Amino acid sequence: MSSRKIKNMEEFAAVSGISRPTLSKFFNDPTSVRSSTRKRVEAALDRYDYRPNLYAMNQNRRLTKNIGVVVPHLADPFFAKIARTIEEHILRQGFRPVLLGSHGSPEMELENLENLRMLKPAGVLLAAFGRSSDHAQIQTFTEEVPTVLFDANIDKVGKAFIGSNNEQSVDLIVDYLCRTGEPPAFFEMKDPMNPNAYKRRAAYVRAMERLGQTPHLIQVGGEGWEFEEIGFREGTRVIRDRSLPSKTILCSNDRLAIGLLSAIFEAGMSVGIEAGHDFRVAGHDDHPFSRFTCPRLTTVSQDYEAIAEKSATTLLALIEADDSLDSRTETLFDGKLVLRGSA
Amino acid sequence: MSSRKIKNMEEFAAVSGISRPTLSKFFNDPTSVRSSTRKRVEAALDRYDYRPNLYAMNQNRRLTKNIGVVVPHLADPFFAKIARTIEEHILRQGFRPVLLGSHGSPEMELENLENLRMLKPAGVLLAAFGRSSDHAQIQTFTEEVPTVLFDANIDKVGKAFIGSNNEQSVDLIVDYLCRTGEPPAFFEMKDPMNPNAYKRRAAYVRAMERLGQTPHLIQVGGEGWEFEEIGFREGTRVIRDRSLPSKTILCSNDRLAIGLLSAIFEAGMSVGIEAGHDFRVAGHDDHPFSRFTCPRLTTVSQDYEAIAEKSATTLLALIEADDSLDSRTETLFDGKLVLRGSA
DNA sequence: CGCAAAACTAGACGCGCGTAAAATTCAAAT
DNA sequence: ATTTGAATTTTACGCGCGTCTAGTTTTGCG
Repeated sequence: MSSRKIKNMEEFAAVSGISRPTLSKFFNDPTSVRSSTRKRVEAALDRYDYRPNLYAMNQNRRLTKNIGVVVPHLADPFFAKIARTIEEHILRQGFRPVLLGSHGSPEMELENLENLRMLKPAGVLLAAFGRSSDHAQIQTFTEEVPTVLFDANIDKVGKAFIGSNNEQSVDLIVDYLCRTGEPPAFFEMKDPMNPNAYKRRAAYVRAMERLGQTPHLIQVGGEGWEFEEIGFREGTRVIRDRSLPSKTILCSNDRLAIGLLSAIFEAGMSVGIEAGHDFRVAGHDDHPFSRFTCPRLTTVSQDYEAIAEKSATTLLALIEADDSLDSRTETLFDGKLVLRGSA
Repeated sequence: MSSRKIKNMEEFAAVSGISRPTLSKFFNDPTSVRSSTRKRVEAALDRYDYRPNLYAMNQNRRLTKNIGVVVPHLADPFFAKIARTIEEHILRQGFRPVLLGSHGSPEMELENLENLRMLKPAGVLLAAFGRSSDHAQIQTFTEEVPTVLFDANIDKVGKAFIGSNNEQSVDLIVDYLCRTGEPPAFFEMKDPMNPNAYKRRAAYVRAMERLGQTPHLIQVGGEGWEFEEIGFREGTRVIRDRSLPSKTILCSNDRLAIGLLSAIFEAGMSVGIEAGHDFRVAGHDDHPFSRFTCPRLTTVSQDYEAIAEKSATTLLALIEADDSLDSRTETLFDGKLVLRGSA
């Protein structure tokens, strides 16, 4: 394809017969030039091997085509998947996603935002830690660069929030569990980092009360993001102590449930919806691995495709509208029951 | 900390009383200036709010401080973990890691390399697909930018390879399985993307023959990176067909094993090392999730900490040595037996 | 104390591209 | 054919920093 190396835009202008300012416009946004000249540029582009210098391009531009995507933990397949879907949408719109994971550390979250600032991004999609995040710092950041929050909401921060409707989804699963057997106890971390956990706790309590049942919270200790480990360790403990208030256990998220399932199995007990089992266990999120637990995990899905798409389109619209949105919007997607063998 | 916003290096030179060329040197490499002036710069740095413009810095530099890290699939916790460890090492050496996942697509792998080229990275750490990668393209890439391969080797490509010693690790687990019960059959994909899979297959056959046993390969169909799904689906099939040549099954990797465990459970059969179980199942890699399967998965660990560290240090040494390594090195780390309940 | 080497300063140029202003060309519509 | 507004070209400057040269200061060391 390339007959010759072109070293800069000047030279490419010479060989393509198109003026440099026009080329500059083209590379900034191909639709901003007349379609006939666009054709000419593209024709020249596959005759000659030229790509504009990324650094020189971005130096004088107020905003780049970079879009930061910050998630709390890339090693969590849930975030990896949602990040991937977001990336696709961003790429399709001609922007460059920059993926940053905070490895479970709120300090690194701030570092990531700090580093992003140097990249002069057109916008940022942020799944914050929420509770343990430094709200003030994030607030100031979102005032300087257009930011859309997803997954974890922080009150009034950012131009929009996209997440899942915990109220609805917890209702759904509590309702199902109550309808089909003993009402569930709620297995969760005592001090979760994630605001969704608080929403779910509250939703569980309300749902139980609405159904005339007494809510039981099993609040276990543990720090960090090793949820499976916490579920396993604390699950082992509560089983040993026989302190479980119900044979039906709803976990605050699937990763805790995966650990709990393992703990129950190791304790020589069994999980399943059918009679004769010791426990029923349900989760929340439809985590990629929940399809392969033993038994397979009954859960309620988060519509992460929808969340990812809506997050991306919202941010891109925000950028398009030149950051001048009148009001902060919150979009919540409903979950769906995913019935498998565990409950 | 910041009493005033500084807009460029010129201005910072004025207020700090240090000449701009010296500042330039400092920001390029703080150890390249006299320690007394380094102190002065740092003192000024926390009196004034200044950070050099990333784009202007990199524009004229032949090589930047960026280091690309390319992995086949970020949603795989194994790669997420190893990438994270690599990132830490790179950051500690004052470089900027740029993490790119190829989402299971060799085409995106090439795109990622192409995009990396624009970033003028000082070096690249590449876990390639291997078999389905475009070897020629990757070859030319590695000739232009210092590249260290890890996890998946491609013959003679790159300046070094760091991975795990499949020969040794498979020996270890085959030996263990033969010693403690019925010799294992080998459960794997017919056409794996990953070169390690071929190494492990060959190692299994050799190990069995060395022990005077007949090797049995269970080669299942399936495309892509949804290994758990393939393990589950094909596992269900071979159980239904009663075509398993042994009650002991060694899986080519943990993710297949996770799917297989789920399939066996769903078929109403049981897995465990003790007498009375239908199967013994073992895996390979010590995948983060293998500690939480039911029963917990016996496997052989990859020393990913060591692989990550060695990969990073090798690349940094290569960069230091100005890309002038005499010979391509291959470093293999031994695996360790991880005995759990499944075999 | 003297001296050479090392580190610094001052000044200047270049990098590749964004972008503004004015002049020119083009495309579609009267 | 004429008009008209949009697209393009020409020209020119600016961005922030890398880096070169020449001259000056500091440092280490005998």
